[in-house]
Amino acid sequence: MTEFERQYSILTQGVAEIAPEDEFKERLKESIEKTVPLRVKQGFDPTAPDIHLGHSVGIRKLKQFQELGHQVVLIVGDYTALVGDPSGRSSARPRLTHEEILENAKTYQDQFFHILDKEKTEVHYNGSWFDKMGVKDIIELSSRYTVARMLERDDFEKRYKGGIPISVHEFLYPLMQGYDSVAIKSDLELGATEQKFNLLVGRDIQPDYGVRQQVILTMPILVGLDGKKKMSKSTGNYVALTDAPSEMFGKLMSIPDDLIVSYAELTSDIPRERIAEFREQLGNGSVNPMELKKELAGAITDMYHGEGAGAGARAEFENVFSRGGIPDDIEDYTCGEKALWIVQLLKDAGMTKSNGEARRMIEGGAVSLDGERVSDLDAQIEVSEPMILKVGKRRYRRLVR
RNA sequence: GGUGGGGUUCCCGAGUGGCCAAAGGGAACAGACUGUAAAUCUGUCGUCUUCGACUUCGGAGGUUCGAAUCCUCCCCCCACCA
Repeated sequence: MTEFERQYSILTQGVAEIAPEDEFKERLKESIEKTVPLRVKQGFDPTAPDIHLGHSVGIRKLKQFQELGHQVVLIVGDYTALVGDPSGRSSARPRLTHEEILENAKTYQDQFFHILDKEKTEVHYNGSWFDKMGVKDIIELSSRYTVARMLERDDFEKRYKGGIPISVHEFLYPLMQGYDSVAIKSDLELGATEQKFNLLVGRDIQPDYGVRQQVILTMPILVGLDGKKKMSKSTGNYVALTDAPSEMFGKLMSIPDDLIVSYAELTSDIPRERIAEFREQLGNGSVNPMELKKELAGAITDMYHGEGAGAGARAEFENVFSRGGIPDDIEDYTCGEKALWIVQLLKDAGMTKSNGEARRMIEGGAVSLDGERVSDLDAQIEVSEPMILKVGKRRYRRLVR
């Protein structure tokens, strides 16, 4: 196998689309022959403080490029975040202030390097060039694209036809992202499939600025925990890379069965052969999907929390949910000497948002104290020995005096 | 700029003077069943000192015994015309 073949087979694995494919082959060959690494770009807008498993799909692909000696260039989109990517959205994104964005950007960097090698990664804030652009430059940039072409993008088209507002500044987003490719002279840009339009704009405008065109590579979108929408912070269906082991494991256990394979492929290091077995066993029903899910959840937890973390989280999971035990790391709540009204206690301990919710939980039979259901709304709780207060399936608190 | 139509509780969407904390659906949460899956059934779904009180229907005022519903001004959105 030639070096080209080796790299090509690794790099194209799990990819949704490469466009144009031939050009990618050429550029890769060229890079190997001349021993000039490809400049591989991906941008991230710091619109929320956490990076999650959805982001990790692209980052893991970048990691492969990095391991093969190519140059990874990360763009932290502090300016593009100011606009808000309209991709895949049915309404304009709420705009953040630049301060909020910079705050998020800080935490982003550390999280990138959970996966990538910091020493070998180039990081740029796109503010470093957009900050210097004047109105003249913006006019110049925006003259590179027509409104008709912008409206080709299906999310814009849908919004336009559906009478849902599109702000003019949203048209700037693809152009800005494209300009990033000009600024860092990328050979290849990576993004999720919904980014295709934006990536192509970059490819389109590079020659206008005398830069060689980039090839684009898209990765499948990771579906969130709900099994329906794409994983994102705003829908709450995500696993953050910084989630505690038990949390991470637990969240992964709640994914629908038909997501097991795609999670394994896109977010874990489980070998291809093993994933093929997953697929087969799920197909013929020879194994309880739960077992595979545990393996998957364990593997991912290990990746972010170190070898063995997955096994620990699994043991706890089995203890708590399969055997109805009690988790190890319950938060204490100090009640003091006096008897406390159960409703107030639930709220004060942070287990319910309001007294009303606390009442409803009790009425619905969701509250138990040391395993005994509490059904009396007026119950007074006096803590002498530590007791375990539980609401629903996963809210626990240890009451101490 | 002109004309017309709109802004309702997390989302969609009823409601045009009292019976409205506001129909219906979705989401969410809880209970049963389970594999913390899916599906299903049931309940809850503004706050509080809960058989009562208070705050909510774009914003500010006003009419009225009483307004989400009527009037005035303002803000925002949409369509058509220019």
